[in-house]
Amino acid sequence: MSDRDDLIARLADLGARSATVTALFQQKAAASYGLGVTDMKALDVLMRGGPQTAGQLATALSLTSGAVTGVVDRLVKHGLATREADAGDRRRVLVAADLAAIAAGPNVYQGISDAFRTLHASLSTEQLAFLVGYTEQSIALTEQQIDALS
Amino acid sequence: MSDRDDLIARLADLGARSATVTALFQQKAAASYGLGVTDMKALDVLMRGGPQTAGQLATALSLTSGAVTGVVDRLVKHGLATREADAGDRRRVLVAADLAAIAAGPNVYQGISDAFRTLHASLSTEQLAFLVGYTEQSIALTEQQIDALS
DNA sequence: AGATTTGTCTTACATACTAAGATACTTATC
DNA sequence: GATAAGTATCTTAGTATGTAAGACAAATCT
Repeated sequence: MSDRDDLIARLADLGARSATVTALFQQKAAASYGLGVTDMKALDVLMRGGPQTAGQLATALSLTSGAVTGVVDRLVKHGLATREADAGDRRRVLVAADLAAIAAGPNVYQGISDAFRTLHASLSTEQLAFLVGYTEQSIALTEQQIDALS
Repeated sequence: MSDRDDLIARLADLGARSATVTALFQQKAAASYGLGVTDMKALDVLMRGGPQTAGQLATALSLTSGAVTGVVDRLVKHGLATREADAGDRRRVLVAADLAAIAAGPNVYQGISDAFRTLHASLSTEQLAFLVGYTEQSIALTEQQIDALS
């Protein structure tokens, strides 16, 4: 009993520390590109989701359209993304990540990506499957709590 | 093989999503207190570590002394912390969280704390122990990567 | 005692956000 | 097809939060 409770309490504490450390990493990673955290997040959205309009970017980042204009300005200035008019709807602006330029950059995620891959490689398939399920649940749970706060 | 690789790839993706969701939660949680993310983090540091000087707070938050002055100003203004001169060293300012005032607030962490506790209660003791070890490793690993970027 | 160091605050400035509205374009209605 | 309404982005003004540099008070070290 006390054993389990102890583990659960420790896990709660570790979760909070993990969140803090993760935030700090993102900040440092962005800084080594000369960008802010939001800009980095935008780049990530563009790389995952492909070219998108400024409006899509705004909803993905929970920003106003004005803020997105600034984000895209900075990314374009750094040569990490391109902005071009949409042929179909000329009000729209399509923003695309410049994958070649990003690959030529400091590549800050390589190190952490490799480190986690070797950590995961040392785990059993059962443990990996458990982690996937657990992480999915914790994400869903956190999303619910975000909605509860809104 | 492909099975394992698939799990590992999925885990990497989930890790990134988890980081994003966590950051979003922190932002919303801070906002429901009428604070910024940094202020909330400062409050957390004060609750965990007890009363501290402005300088200690600055290093814990990776902020300049000037920024900390602003953080403490805001916390005091909201009645969530107190600032008083250190009797021993009168240059110092001791900042303490006002636990009663915080408890009387919206208590945004209650929900997520409960949710995780029930999730963890459904796990076996072995799974809990594994999670503790894994999280500790991932924190250490992330901290190493932060140093590598500095 | 005098010089240096330390801890906090002040000031000036930079950055990044929101809010509100301007502009340009598209879609719907008559 | 003209007019009205809606949509997507950008602009501008104001606010918040950070850094950098230095002032000031208090402690520490010859």
